[in-house]
Amino acid sequence: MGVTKTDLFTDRQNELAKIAKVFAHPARIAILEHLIQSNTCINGDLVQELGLAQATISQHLRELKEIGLIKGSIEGVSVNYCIDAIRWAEVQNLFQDLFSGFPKISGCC
Amino acid sequence: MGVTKTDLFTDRQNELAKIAKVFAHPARIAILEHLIQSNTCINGDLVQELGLAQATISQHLRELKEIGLIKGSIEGVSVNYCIDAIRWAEVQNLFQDLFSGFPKISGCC
DNA sequence: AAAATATATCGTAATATTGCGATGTAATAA
DNA sequence: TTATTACATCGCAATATTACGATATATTTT
Repeated sequence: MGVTKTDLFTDRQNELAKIAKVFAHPARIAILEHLIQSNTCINGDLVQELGLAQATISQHLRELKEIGLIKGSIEGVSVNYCIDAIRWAEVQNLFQDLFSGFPKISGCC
Repeated sequence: MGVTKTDLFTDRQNELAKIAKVFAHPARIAILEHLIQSNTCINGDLVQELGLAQATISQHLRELKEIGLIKGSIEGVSVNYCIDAIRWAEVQNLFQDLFSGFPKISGCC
C-alpha cells in the first residue's frame, strides 16, 4: 500500500494531479513567484531569498524543471532559471478547464 | 527533518500550497470531476465509479471537505456531497492570480 | 594547475501520504 | 428491537516527501 493507483484514473487526471503536486509546496510557490517578479533568476539568489539550504532549493528546482514549468540555462558559473512560457500557459489551461467546468448547469446545491 | 518549514513563507504561499496538495491526487480530481458532472453525488456512487475501497474514498472526501471545496448534507441514510460554489470560485481566483502574474513584462527569456 | 564559486546529486533521518480491513455510528426498514 | 444500509474513523503497512550535510561536478579565477 501507500502507492497511488494511477491505473484507475485517466491520463489527464493523473497529469493534473502530478502537476498539482509540484505546486503543493510553499517553497516551490515562492520560487515561482520569485522567478515571475525577477529577471535575474539564479539559484544563489533563492538561497538568500528563502531560508532553505542550497541542497533543498536545488531539489525543489529539479521538481519544477521535471514538470517543465521552469528551464535553466548555464550562465558561466551559475545557472539562469526562468519560467517556461509555453508550459506555463499549458498548465494554466489545464487548471482553467477544471475550474470552468463548474458550474455547469448548477443542478443541485 | 521531513517537515515543511511553513514559517519561511507567506500565508498566501502556504495556503496555495495546501490547496494544491488537495488537487495533487488523481482520485480527488476524479471525485471533483464527478461532482461537477453529476447532480446526485453520494459516496456510494463514487465507490462504484472509482475502483477504490469505501474507506479510501471517504478519506479523500474528508480532505476535499477540510479545504472547503466540497460540502456534504445528510440525506436520510446517505450523504449528498457537492461542490461549494463560493469556495470553488475563491480557489479558482487564487490559482488565476498566480498564473496571470506571468508574463509580467517578459524581461529575460 | 590549484583555488574558488555555483550548483547538482547522494544518503539518510524525520515526517506525511496512500490504501484498506476492521470497526464504529447513525438513520431507516423489517 | 433487530437488521440493514451508508458512511466515518481507527490502526497499520507500504511508500513518498522534505530537509540537509557531505560530496561530486563543472566553470571561472588566480
